[in-house]
Amino acid sequence: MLTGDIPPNQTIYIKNLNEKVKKEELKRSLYCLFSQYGRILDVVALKTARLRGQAWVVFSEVTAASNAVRQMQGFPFYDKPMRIQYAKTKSDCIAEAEGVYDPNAKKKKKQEEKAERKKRAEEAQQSAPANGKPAESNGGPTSFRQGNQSAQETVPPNNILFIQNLPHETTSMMLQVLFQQYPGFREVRMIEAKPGIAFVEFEDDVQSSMAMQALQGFKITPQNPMAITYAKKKTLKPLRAELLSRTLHRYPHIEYLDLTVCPRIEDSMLNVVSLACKDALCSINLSRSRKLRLICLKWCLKISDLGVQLLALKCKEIRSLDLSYLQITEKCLPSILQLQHLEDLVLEGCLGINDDGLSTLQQSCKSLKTLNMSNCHNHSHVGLLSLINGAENLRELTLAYGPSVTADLAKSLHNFSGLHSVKFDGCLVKCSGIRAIGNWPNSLKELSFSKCSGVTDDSLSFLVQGHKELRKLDITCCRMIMYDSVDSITSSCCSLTSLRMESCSLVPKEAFVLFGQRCQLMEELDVTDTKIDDEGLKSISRCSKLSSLKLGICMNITDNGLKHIGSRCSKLKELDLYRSLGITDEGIAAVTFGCPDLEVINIAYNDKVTDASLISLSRCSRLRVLEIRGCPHVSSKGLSAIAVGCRQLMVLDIKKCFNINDNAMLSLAQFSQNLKQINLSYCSVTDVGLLALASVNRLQNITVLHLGGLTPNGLAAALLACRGITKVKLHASFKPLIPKSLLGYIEAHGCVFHWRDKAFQPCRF
DNA sequence: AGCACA
Repeated sequence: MLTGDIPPNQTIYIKNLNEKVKKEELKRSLYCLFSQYGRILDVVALKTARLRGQAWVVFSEVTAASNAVRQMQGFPFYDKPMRIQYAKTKSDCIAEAEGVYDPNAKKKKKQEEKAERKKRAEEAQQSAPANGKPAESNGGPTSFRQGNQSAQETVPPNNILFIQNLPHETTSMMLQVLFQQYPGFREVRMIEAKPGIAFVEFEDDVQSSMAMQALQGFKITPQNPMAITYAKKKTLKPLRAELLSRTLHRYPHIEYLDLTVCPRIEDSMLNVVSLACKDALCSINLSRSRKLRLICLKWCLKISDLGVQLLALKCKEIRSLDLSYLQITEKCLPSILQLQHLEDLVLEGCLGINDDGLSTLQQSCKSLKTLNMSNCHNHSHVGLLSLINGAENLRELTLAYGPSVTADLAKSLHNFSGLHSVKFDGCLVKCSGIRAIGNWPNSLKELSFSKCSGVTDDSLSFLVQGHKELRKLDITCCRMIMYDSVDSITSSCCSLTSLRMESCSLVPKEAFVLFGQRCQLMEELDVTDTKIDDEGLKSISRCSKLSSLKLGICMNITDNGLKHIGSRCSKLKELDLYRSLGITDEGIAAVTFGCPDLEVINIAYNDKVTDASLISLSRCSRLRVLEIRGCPHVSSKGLSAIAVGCRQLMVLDIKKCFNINDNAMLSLAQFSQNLKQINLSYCSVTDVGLLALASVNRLQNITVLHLGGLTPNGLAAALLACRGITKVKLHASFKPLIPKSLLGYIEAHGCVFHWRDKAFQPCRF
């Protein structure tokens, strides 16, 4: 037997210890090592000739000592296997505690023993202990676990652990002793100048997590419970940039990204970097990448003129440069305009750019094709002209939410003969400005006055007569226009492929007939919130290339109109019937028969639509997006049919579909493996349905507000099971009911929680 | 190999 004939004792006796280790360190290390078995009352080690290489560890319980003897037998400690037995006698500190300690009697006894020892020097026998394996992490020091949980909440798992609150005398060997008990241990790193902290590296983050769990709150001294978190990775020097897209999301704390060894950095890789490293990234080294063509610095608020100048100086191949919302001024513009290949320049929201600065520009950029100066308020057409001076290839200009569209502005653009596309969204528009645009010598292909105020029937009618080649026109929310505009648009611009006129609510229903009569090349039509009726739809159905049709809040349309669309628009991919209350199952059925390629449909808030609609929609095998929010008469039966028929389904909104329950979730779990996003708020789905849904591998985004059948535990289980989840919208009342540590764990795996506290809205219907 | 409490 390992312990010889010595009876169990709450003190263990250890021999074969490395004699080179200093006494204090030895004691601390032993304390660290054996604390996993229970509370330690004392560690005794002496360096006298007779007692060196041995030690006693006193536990508060015999069972702890027994476990220690068995499990740590042969454990390699400072390179030597420990030999462990029970101590032969009671330790003084125990005797003292029990009130049986008599120092005088002990002294006497000691002297006697010393004399006897001489006689029996050779008789002393110790049975050699057998070899054992080091302990696995079964049963750690639970009573010591009281780590600083909050510190680890958002740090993602890392194979490196960060240890804080260590007593200053801690050595790396002590920590090694402590951490090497756990599989995968690699090394301990301490920084001399920074006592109290250490980094402990494991093979992988599963193994580091095990060690963290076991040693969280471990006390090297009673005052120092150690706080273990995953180390934050701050610098990264990848060898192959093409793998960044898969790995970078795990390191949101990266501050410095060194891409100098990556041979071929491409623009798309930097896009990946910017998406993954949102807040922390301060520095990126691209010194091998002189050939970058596309650089987007949007919202990089700390980059100013100097940075942009350096960039322009170094990366001469830049084709596309986005400097949106940077605090730059005219100072960096000369170096930008000298870029010989620059084609796209985005200066959105650059408020530091004004007429004074622009007026000093000497350069011109011949290669420039597109310029976006949306949300720039501090310049006029004069400054704009200085900027695009000599840009003879300019094709697209976006001046949304900027200075008023005046005749002066329009005239200053008069001679840019290559201009194809101009966007003035959200600008104040003067009639004289619109008329001046109408006088440009070359026809535009694309024009947007979305949400502009000041667009009148007269001026718009005049404008379109001068731009007969127009393909795309956006007059969303130009609320003053009436019949005449539509008449002029359709008669002048016969090649129109896209017209957006949401909320042009003064246009009479007779006007919509003109589209089918005159603009049969139409592919995209947005007549949301207008007076269009079935006659209009009948006419529009002559546009056989129609691919997107938006009829939300169109109260004058019925199934009859949709039947026309279904009978002739076989290319339809997107149909929006949001709150178009005249539509029933019959209309939907007609569309699904005639438009089998339908990919996106919205029938939200329609109280006449039932499962029959969903069953007919299940024929559309390419359906990707289905919005049936607020349809009280659809149930699990219909949605199950969708799940079976529409395997491409990616986005599903079934908010307030009170009759949809767990059964539909089971069908989705079984068939809809492409589902990425779902809104389940107010449905009759419970823990069971949500957990079933968790098996959909691609699920990234779920909204679960006001689900009566959802419990905190059910939610927690489902969230744990959703491995790829990145965004969860939940009611704030759940927040205190889910363990913080669990939320931290899920967040650490890349999920963002959005807590909403909107009150429960009772059923509208 | 060695069983103490500086």
